[in-house]
Amino acid sequence: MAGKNERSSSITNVAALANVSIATVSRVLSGKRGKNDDIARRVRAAAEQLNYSVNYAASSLRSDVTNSIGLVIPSATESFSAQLLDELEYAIDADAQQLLIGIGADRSAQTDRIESLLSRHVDGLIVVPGTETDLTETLDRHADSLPIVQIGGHQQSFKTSMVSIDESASMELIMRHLVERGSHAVAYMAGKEVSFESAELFTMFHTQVRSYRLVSHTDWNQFGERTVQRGYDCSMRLFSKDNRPDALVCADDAVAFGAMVALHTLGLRVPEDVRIVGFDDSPLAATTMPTLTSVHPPFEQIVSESLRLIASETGMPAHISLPPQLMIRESTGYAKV
Amino acid sequence: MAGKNERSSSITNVAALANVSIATVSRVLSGKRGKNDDIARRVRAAAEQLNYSVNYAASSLRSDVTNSIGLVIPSATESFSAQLLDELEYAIDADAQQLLIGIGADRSAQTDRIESLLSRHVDGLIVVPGTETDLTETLDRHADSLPIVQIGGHQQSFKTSMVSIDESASMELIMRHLVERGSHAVAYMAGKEVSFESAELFTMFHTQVRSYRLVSHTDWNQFGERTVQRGYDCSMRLFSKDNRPDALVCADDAVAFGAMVALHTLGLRVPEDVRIVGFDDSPLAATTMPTLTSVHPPFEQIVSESLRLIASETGMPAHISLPPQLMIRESTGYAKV
DNA sequence: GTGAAAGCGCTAACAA
DNA sequence: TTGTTAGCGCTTTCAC
Repeated sequence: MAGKNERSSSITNVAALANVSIATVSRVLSGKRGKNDDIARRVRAAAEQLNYSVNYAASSLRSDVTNSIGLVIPSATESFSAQLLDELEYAIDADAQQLLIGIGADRSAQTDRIESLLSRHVDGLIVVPGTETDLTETLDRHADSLPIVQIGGHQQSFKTSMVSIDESASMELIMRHLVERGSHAVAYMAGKEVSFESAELFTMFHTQVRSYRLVSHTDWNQFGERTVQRGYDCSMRLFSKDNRPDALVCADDAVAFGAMVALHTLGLRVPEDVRIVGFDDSPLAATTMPTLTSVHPPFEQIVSESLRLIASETGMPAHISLPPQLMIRESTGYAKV
Repeated sequence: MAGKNERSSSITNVAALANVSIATVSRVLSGKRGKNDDIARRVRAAAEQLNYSVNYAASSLRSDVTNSIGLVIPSATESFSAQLLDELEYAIDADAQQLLIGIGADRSAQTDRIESLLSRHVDGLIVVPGTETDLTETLDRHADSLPIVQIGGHQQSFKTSMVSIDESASMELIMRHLVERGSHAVAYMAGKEVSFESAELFTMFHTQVRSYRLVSHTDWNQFGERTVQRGYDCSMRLFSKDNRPDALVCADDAVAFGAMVALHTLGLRVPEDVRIVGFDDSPLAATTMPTLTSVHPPFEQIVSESLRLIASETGMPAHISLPPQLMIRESTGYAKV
């Protein structure tokens, strides 16, 4: 397994074969040359024939451009990060850019990965902060040496760019949908209170409840863990009372899933007796029984906006908020009206 | 966002500050120098003070070592790949190595990513082939330019290394466990017939059935999709008959999950009436109700063996088969005896 | 538009 | 053990 026997062909070989200078080869291959004349064709043919590909080490040593992007996520087993990673890798033109990945759940681990990516001189950095992780200090410190895009979380800095999901729009979508389906009494199992998104969603939930004149009680709406267990436990408590909601909004698909199991146990039907909506549209959502209506983060746009911000020449950090899509499935049933 | 204003300090600055030559700095910092005397300390202090970190582009241009390894997986939303990625990233010393990732589901996409990683001169390549994807030709072609480790799949080549899960051991574990719990009649929902692992597991299942003198019928044991739907449909058919198994082995947690929903619908209890075992120990398994007993791939060992093979100096490709662990949870109940 | 040549930061060969 | 120096492959002046 030692290897690297035959050195792969370099720009010099191509130049020799095409009978031009290495400078010309460089210009043709990097597109910094207008014409597509005989010389250009000869160079390309020679490169093809020798199976040439640039040595990125040499290229970036000289030009300070590494053709690589760093991505830092809390974990690949978390559905949001995993879907984002898939989408990002897909969107990147693999011939021209390479994705370097760093995984870390807490501040210290994430900071390590960021520093390490930075020392590799990535051209841009995309960061999904872990829950309750504030990376502002680290990111700000490097904000003027490369473009940084933060995905979600609470933006505390105007030195880095940010792409996030419009949480208010999410809640509007959900509540309008539930009302259209005929729901009157809605409960909300929110995420952790400390999270910025949770707070925003919670506020918007109440705004919507008032605006549609829905029924909701203080003890129906609580912050908590984003786990199956929490959904189950809270639902067992919530739905065994007489005075119970006919719709449930969950801050996470896992919570919704736990709720569905609890409802099944209690003999309540989804969606006939209770409609359920989840968040993040994990792969789970499409496979539960009944399938789960869930808020689908706009991964494609998140990725394209992030890449655009990284490629952008203007040094201006931008804050972009993207509307999600509601994936309507069986758990909110079909129209009642 | 333009940036790269101040050029970061180079080895020359460190050398000047420590009052030694750049060669000495290089040697000290790369550990190619035994002593930890005054000079070494001075160099390290200077590097620290200047917040120096090596320029990997320059380093690898000169030495052909990029301190990076490539990982190619079918998708980050698939539980096996996601867990492997998390584990691998964790195992890598982020200061010294960087993980480059390529994602592609089919042969053409995976080959693209492999070629692209190769053109970046990664020091080693770890590949998880997509289902039914044979990468032998591509991998063999590059086998002598760098160490390549294939994870799982059917090894057709002896030019590259391979780390896989001992499927026979998996099935042995499962069957022994089920017998110990008091099961007599076992059904098996296998994966796709074309997959090498499926075939091996299917054979071993029958061997174990015979060896423990268990009851099983031909129409209980079928190949099929690894989906919730398949688990549900097959179980509805299988368990509505009088003559039904008291244990079910599923080639995938999703299948097991579908089966559990079906059993619930049919009024059969897990584990009292039917014991269920899944495969791959997805995050799902620990959260179903009841929680699902599942075969846990030995991620930690897979990663450490893979890294060892990549680092190994011997050019010998090795084939390693690692025993998995059975995560015993509620779906197979507690001892009966 | 093209070629010659400098030099990015580092490591390794060689010299002391 | 240390320092001096060549040169990895490329991009980018600079001169033509």
